[in-house]
Amino acid sequence: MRSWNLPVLGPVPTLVYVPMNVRKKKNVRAATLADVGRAAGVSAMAVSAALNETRTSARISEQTRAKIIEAAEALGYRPNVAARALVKRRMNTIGVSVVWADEELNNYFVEIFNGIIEATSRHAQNATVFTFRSWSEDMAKVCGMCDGRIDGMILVAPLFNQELAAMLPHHTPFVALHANTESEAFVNIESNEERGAKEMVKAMIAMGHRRIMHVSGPRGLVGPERRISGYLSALREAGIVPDPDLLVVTNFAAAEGCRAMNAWLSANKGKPLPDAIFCANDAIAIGCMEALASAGIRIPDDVSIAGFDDTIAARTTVPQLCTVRQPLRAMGARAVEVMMRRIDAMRGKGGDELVNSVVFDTTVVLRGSLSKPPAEPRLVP
Amino acid sequence: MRSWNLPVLGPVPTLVYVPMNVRKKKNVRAATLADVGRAAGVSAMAVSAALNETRTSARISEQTRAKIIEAAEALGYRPNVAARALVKRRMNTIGVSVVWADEELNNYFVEIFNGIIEATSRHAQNATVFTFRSWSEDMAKVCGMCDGRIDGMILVAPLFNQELAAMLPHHTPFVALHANTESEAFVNIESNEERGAKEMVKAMIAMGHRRIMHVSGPRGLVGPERRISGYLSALREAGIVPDPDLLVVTNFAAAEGCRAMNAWLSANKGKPLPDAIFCANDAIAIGCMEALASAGIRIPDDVSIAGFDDTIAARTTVPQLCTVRQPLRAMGARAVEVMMRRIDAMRGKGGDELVNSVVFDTTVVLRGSLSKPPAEPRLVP
DNA sequence: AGCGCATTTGAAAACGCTTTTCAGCCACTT
DNA sequence: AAGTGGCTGAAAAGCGTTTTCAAATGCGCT
Repeated sequence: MRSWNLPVLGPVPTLVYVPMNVRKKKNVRAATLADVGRAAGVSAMAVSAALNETRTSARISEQTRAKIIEAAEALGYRPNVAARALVKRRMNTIGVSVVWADEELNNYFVEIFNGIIEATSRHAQNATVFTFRSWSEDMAKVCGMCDGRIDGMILVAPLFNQELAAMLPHHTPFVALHANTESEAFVNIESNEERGAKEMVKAMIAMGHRRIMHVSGPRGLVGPERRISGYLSALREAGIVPDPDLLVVTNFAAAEGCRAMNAWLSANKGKPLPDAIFCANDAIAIGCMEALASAGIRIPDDVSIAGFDDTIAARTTVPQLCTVRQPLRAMGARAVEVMMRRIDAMRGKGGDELVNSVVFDTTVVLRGSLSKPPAEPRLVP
Repeated sequence: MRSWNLPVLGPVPTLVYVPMNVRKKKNVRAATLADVGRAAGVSAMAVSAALNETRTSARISEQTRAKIIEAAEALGYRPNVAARALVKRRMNTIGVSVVWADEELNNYFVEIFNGIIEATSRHAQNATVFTFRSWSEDMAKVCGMCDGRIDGMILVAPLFNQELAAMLPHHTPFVALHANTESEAFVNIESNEERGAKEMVKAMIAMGHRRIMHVSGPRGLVGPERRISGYLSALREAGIVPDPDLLVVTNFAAAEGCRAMNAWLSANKGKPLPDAIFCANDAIAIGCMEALASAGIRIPDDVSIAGFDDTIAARTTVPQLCTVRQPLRAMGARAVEVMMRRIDAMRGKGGDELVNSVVFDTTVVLRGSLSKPPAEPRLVP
């Protein structure tokens, strides 16, 4: 064993820079076009033309342009986005609205967000995320942020009623991703959830599972209902009579899933466990896994389990969570593409083949949490 | 077993609303103050005064105000944020910059973000997230987005060199959270990482571990160096000579951690495993757990492991990951508070007791992945 | 009737930028 | 020498708000 060369601490880059409290000077103002113009001995408009390479009418000689650019850099000039937006009527920014109430949504949203920023950076646009506690409470907030700040808004899993939808400003395009309401107020990007759920349950049945539990999200929302529908449809085709005791309703959160599963376990002591559990999303499934683990039930030896969404979290559980993959990333990217078309159309630039709805396909992802059922169903401890 | 009342599908709320393609009308423009004024038979300024309840000079009679409000609602008037910002020099928005390159950062960032939005909503501010691929490449983007769009910028885990820091606009306040460079260019919010690392390693030693491995993040960054420093300090105090073979360097991502651990395992076949592994963050630890599991090494029976950060992911592993908790949420919230003070100060409103740095405390969170070392160290298979 | 005062309202001037229009200049043609 | 046309850059007109200031109105008072 070599001896250690102490200290091993590597060099840490250090900056010497004008400290914050020194530049606390009050009323420091950013340089404007006029400032740059004054410094370069030209007018403000010449600066604008030079910096924007506007090819329309007024052209600036290379010599003047160089002078202007030098002055601009010396002054640290940066265009004021608000002023530019005011006159151009275009912010080059699209807003993303999402409810950030339960932390479990995060993984789902983060995946979508990845797609959104991929697409926005391709279009040289910015994405701005707006979060609030609930759609109903903060609807005014959504609307108040539209004008002059963003060119369009992507709503992630919005939940509206008639009254709220009427509040949407008419002059801003909206695109909804996984809308929880069947509305024509906005373009809808969705995935074939019913089919995904059906395929998953069919896969379970093909493996030999018969008593399949479904832990659903809140009833009445489009997503959960479609998943229930697919679940039932698969059972029906296999000639399995659905057992109402095996339909559990909870919310889209790990803590909720854990609670629901614990409640079910204590209400069914001594009865046989289901062969497999199909959860309405990954978060619920992870919560259930926690509850099962603390009850000493092994996955997948005693019971198989599957989720829905294929979030990152599904890959970090042990065993890894079998799930239904929605191409969230692609969906987020597509939302942006559709949005760009809408914006162009609204500005009178685009063609007229506008998309009103896009449906993505879902796929079953087999992972360790799903395997053959045990020979003898285990009883609830 | 009761029979199931089919169909179980619940009602899904439906909206009938003017479809997007109908309101595709080109050049629809939002109503302006002047429009409202025309409708109400008053001037635009009267509308502004009425709607803003400006108590300064011009007061509007209740009668006129009622008339104006009615007209504004009829026209669906909403103030144009850009125009308002232009004149008020205040966007009521703070930007949050984060590098969104590796997905592993997500859990870390999401936790901070929760704190940020908590604080911004308390201050009636908006938070806008800007993402980019790397600090060096997209620095211009950070800067270009400051002027007139946000009042201040929070940098999450920024990595700068001298040249890049010089690009920061002087008239916008910056607050850095976990800056990776020791700079005075911005206010620093950090946590006591060295102490956290030291306490964790001390906890391991107290449990009887002697051969403790550290899987570090990239050398040269402030965070990893501080964790190494704490690690070494704990070893030294316990009289343990650090073994250079037990210091592994990798990147902050699960995939990287997995790869690094696999590499170490295959390079050390037949030699004894360490008693415990202290990883520089949770993502690395999760990657290591994967590598160990696939090598048939059991946690914590064969080897104990711990992470750093206490992200959500640390709670969903089996066994749950022992980790060093940083109060990320509180840190995010504090960043906003500090920012608000800076903005007020810059506008000439605030007092002068400005904070330049805040250090939060870290705590060790004991969980299932850390227990006593095995009687006989296991050999690398 | 005339005056001062308080209360409402309107006019105009920013805010920083873009865009359109137009004048000046020079070289080149007729 | 006068006309033509291409370059270059200045002037001015907004974009939708807020803010400042002055004008208008109504009132009570002398």
